[in-house]
Amino acid sequence: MSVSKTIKPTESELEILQVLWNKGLATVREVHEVLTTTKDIGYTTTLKLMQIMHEKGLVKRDDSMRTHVYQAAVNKELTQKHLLDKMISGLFGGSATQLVIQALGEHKASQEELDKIQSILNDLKSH
Amino acid sequence: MSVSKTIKPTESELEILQVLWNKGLATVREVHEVLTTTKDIGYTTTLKLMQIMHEKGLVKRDDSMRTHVYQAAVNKELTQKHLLDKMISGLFGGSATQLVIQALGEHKASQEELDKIQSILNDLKSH
DNA sequence: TTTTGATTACGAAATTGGTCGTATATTCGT
DNA sequence: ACGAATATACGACCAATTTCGTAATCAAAA
Repeated sequence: MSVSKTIKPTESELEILQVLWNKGLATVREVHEVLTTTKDIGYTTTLKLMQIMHEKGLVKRDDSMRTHVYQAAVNKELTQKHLLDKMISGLFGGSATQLVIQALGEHKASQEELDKIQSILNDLKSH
Repeated sequence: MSVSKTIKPTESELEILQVLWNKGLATVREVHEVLTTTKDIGYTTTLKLMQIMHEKGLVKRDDSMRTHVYQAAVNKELTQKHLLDKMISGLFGGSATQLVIQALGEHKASQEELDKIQSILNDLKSH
């Protein structure tokens, strides 16, 4: 993937992507059901949003049936990376380490998780 | 600590906050000088942004002089924490570790930085 | 078959963020 | 004192995002 397009979902689009990453496949109504547990919006708003996301290539859909079935078209990890990059440059002065320190400081991690991080750290050190 | 307020600076506002966190005190022109090293915008744009930030309470200013002097009104670490929390819960399924792993994997860290992370890790481990 | 409910399509209003032009006021150099 | 440079205030515009109303279409139930 040489010149991958800049993945830049908006706030609302991210909410929808999260639902799709979770469910794999979902109709507009299913996504809408989930969204309305947190916010108060109309059905056609969700629909329109997903249609726009389809135009942008953020989601794929099967429209062979009357009720279309959607799925995410962008990779979850890659999207995470992009937003992480943005946050690091915008909030942490470009230092990923600074972010890591904050994250480790503010949130509890289990022993297993710490081990996992240690292992990654060892990998990085051995270069 | 009245943490209840939602700190949600926009992209441009974050850039300005970065400068202010760095300098402590700064005039519009000083901030603008820094901004124009990265982007190409007019002076009044920077001015307007900072005026809006003042209305929002994101910055404080001393306007006793003709040339107003600004400073950040929101705490850097707290702002980082808020946005980090949001990202962790929204994008990483609530797992700070998952975010740390991504961050460590995708960004290069110097030996010193790795040592620093190691030290934090040791602290966390020693329970 | 007719009606009722669900779904998509479309357009347009409302909102927000970012941009700048212009007016006005103040300071400074000469 | 005068003109140039610099500062703030303010309004307006544009593009992107979010919102919803309404119409057209289809399916299933009565």
